Amino acid sequence: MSDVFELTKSQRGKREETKASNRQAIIDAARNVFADLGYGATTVRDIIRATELASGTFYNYFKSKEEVFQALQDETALRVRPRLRAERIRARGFEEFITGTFRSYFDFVKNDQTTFIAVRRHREIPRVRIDTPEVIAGFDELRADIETAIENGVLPPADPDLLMASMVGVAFEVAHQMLVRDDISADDAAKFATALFLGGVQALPKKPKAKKR
Amino acid sequence: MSDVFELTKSQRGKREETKASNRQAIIDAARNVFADLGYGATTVRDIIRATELASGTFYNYFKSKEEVFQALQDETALRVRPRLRAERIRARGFEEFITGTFRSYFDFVKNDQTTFIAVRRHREIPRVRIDTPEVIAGFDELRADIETAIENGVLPPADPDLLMASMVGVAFEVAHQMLVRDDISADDAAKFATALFLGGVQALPKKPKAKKR
DNA sequence: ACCGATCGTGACGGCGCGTCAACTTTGCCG
DNA sequence: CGGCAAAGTTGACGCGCCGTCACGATCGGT
Repeated sequence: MSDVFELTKSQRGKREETKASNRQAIIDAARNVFADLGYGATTVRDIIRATELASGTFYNYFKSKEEVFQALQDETALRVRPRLRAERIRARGFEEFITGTFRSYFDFVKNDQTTFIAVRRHREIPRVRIDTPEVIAGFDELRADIETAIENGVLPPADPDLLMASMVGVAFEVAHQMLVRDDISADDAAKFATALFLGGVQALPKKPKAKKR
Repeated sequence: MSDVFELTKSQRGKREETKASNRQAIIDAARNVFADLGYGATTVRDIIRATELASGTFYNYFKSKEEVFQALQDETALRVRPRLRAERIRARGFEEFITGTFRSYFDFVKNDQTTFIAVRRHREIPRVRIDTPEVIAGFDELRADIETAIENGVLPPADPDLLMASMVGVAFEVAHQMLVRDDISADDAAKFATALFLGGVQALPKKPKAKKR
């Protein structure tokens, strides 16, 4: 009896209602501006100007551009996560585990605006701008070598850009793990990445050191 | 006879000398500041303050923080490139091609300050900050599923963090290629990434569409 | 020794950031 | 209803960074 009036929080007065609406207005404005200008180039004022609120109000809801972006990601993660999870649970072996995960993720990238923004942001810093002459030359060399290898039949006739992208992606992420953890040597990292490309998941080496649980 | 006095440009007077020295001073200062504060957090003024030059002078050499960073990368690329290239040329098959490339790259990450800065910068935006509750939860789920699979013998006893990092790296980079090029469908991307993880390079699918020249 | 060209200097206008004191709206209770 | 405290909104403000530019110093050639 005592909780008869326990309504959903979101509907208990004009106060809460306005707060929810303002918050959503900021998030929606941010999504558009990010999609338009890219993450790096947008300023907090850009987002504010895309709403009808005063500058001070923004800071009642978020502390920074980064925080709005995180709210965006959270919103989307709630939709993406169950989908990815479902694929993994449905999987009867690791083939389906991996297939399902990649397939549903790439679907999201194609169709969801926020996921698109996240990917673009991930790359807008590293690639769009780092492409300085010598670095470009390095990538060009690698690409040329890959194409030669394909022509000679040493590599299968895969898409060279996708192969390069994969190598770069693995190199950066594994390198980052190496920097974050102190129990991974350059040798461990190299062995891991090499095994993945030569034989796939089945060929991966055992975890180097025992780790406390 | 006319070109007897063609000395190396770098030694033809105090003017050039000062210019080269200023430029190098800025680059060196920037490397230290980047390593100290991280790329995102350093301002142009931070770099200037780490030199003995006036603020205006900086802009006689570089247009922005990004441009100094590129100069840093260029400097390093000149050292890294030949090493990586040598590994690929020495290779007699694609196994050595891939092994040599990864090995020498990870060596650089471990030992070279600028390469370290580049990796840190690559990740400081996406991971350090995106880790918002829902996104973390998603990664945690994936990690837990991977560990379960390993315990059940479905996956080999590899390092789960490195495996996750690889999947994330490939997913992001391939997704980016998909967004940049219009001839890669979500299906192509999924097939490529899946094949890589299941069977390594040898299992990669043929390039989907014919490409000019 | 002189002069033109080149480069260093730091003050300045512009702008985005985050804050805060004043003001408005809402919820509540007599 | 009316009045009041709490909660929320507003925009002007101080701060620091950015990139520029007019001025002065320095260098190289004659």
